[in-house]
Amino acid sequence: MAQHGRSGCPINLTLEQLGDRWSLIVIRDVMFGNRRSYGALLSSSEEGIASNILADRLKRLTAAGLLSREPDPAHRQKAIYSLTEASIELVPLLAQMGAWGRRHTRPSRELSVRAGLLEDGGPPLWEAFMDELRHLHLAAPPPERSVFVELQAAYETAMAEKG
Amino acid sequence: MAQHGRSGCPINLTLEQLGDRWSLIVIRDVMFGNRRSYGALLSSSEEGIASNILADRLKRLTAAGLLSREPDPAHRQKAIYSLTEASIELVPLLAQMGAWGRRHTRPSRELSVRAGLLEDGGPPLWEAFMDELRHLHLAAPPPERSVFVELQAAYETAMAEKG
DNA sequence: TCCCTCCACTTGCAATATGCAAGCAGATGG
DNA sequence: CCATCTGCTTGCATATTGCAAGTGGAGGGA
Repeated sequence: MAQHGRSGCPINLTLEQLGDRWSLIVIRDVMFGNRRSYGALLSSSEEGIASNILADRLKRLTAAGLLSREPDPAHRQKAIYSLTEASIELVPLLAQMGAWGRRHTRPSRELSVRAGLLEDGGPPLWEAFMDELRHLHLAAPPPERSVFVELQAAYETAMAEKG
Repeated sequence: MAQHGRSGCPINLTLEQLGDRWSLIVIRDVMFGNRRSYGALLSSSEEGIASNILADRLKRLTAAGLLSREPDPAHRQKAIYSLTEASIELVPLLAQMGAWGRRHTRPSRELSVRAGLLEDGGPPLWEAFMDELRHLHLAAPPPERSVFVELQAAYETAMAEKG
């Protein structure tokens, strides 16, 4: 039964965890940008997240089990954030968000290249990407195919074409 | 190019339109509950949306092209809200949200039955459902199969079993 | 050891969004 | 003609967001 929220509907419960303007942006940057620390997330933020909002979201997402946090051995005051299985399984959701946004908003061409690849690749590509994320974030064995590199290369090509 | 928002990323642009706690709840109720008027949305709201928030979201979603609004011929002061092609194409996104919520939150059993059917049916079922929504909301020809009735029947069976 | 810089994160405060309760005006129906 | 209903607004308290500045501990060079 639903414990504390507004209702026990799974769509509602997902919205209660992720339905704000920043949570999924943070997860997107960890996932697709491989930004793993507070500083990396703050300074390279395309959308310009405020520092207090970022700190708050890192706490909330960690508490909710969507990120894990461990100290950086090289830098005592730094922490490394990783995706968890729960957030890795957001890949299909983010892919659908990208696909919808590509069709029904006016995205910039460079930034929609990755979304296009993810959409065209469909569930098999998503699975391969999720396996790779399990390797990068959960110490699973490395996958044969690096979707991450493919996505990044496509993005950089598009950026170069743009000039 | 991105016009006014935070960035041209399609995921971000989707979040700017739908990334709040209520917009997708309203769309969900119109879509799966076939609630087409202000009153129906307000009174049967599982989550108890406040009347001012509902009024605001109906305006914003209509302005954004995710709902259309036309006067009810039978009831002069009443309006009928319909999905648009853009919001009908949110079906895969909502299906993924339901699927994720089913796995990673604690939904009530009755309310997750529909999400389970949608997940199991996959893209072919989503397409059939979207065709049906086009019939119900956009005056497209009726489909052969009524996914709507199947989902509703499953939900009601689950409710009856619950007692 | 001293000091300077860097960096993860806080704090203060104004602006905006949310939630609740009550209100209102036009329509409906007897 | 009047009571009621209904779609929607208003007022106001509280929560969330956004911006700018600050803090405090580590790192690192002299």
